[in-house]
Amino acid sequence: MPELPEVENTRRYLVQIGLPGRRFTGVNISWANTLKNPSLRELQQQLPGSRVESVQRRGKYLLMPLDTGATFIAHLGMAGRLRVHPQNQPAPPHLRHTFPLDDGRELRFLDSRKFGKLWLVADPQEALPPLGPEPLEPGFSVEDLCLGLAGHNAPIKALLLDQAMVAGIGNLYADESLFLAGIHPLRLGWDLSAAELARLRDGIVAALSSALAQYDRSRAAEWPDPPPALETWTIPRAKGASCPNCVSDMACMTVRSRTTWYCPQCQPAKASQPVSRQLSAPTNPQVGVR
DNA sequence: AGTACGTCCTGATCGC
DNA sequence: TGCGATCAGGACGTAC
Repeated sequence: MPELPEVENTRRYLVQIGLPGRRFTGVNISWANTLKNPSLRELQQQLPGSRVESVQRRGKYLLMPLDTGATFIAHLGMAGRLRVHPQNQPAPPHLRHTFPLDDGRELRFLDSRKFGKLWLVADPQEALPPLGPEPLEPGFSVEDLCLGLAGHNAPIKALLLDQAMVAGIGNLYADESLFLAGIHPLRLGWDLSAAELARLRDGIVAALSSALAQYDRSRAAEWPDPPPALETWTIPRAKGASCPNCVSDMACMTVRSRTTWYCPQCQPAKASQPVSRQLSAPTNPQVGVR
């Protein structure tokens, strides 16, 4: 599922393959629900003839500013992929939309789950929802985290999935970040100590940057598609798997209807609890431990 | 206002 | 073995 590292990997691919500088010559949309902002007719009128200036990223959104002043925006949803291939190359499975370019190639939007979205907007600031700080920007600080979490009574796992808290974190990297920080997913946002917030900031940065580095190293293979064996996360997400840190069994539960993997030993339910009580199951009735 | 939950989708996996 | 049921998950609308 595309989260920040996957979207950034796609951005680097699109830049590398030379999308900036190319001009769109057409619009072929086969699934209208993907279009969020303009109607299909408006998109067909406005996109052809415009040139891509650059490919940028904000959170999980890819932004392509055009020479017309408008911005073409893509969100990959759950399974979306953007690729550039020759127009005469056979269509792969799940190809939803194509945008022919002026050099004989075309920008392809593949999306098996149909959760991806496209926008063409005059002002991206108005089109995008509220987004928190960029965790891989050098300025991402503990203070940024505190500002977002202050006063929130929800589980930290749920808060990390809120794009207004930190931009770009999804279900997998939320689990990774909490594991690296040694924080239980059900700890409440306001209840985290300064030391825990500092560990969480470091965990977020480490999880995202480590994954991105793995994508960079995989460029020689099937870039931008990672090799089948590439796993960009640290914790095993499987029944019976053991924690890579302490070798006790990983646990799985549902938080906000999202599968959540954690180590009960390394991520104690209460920060000050003695080790002997750390293995007790959460008592929240909304949560069922498998 | 803040939090919780259903909905959209389809490929993969589960269970009878 | 085969087929129907269930699950997964980001963002958003609605409900509490």
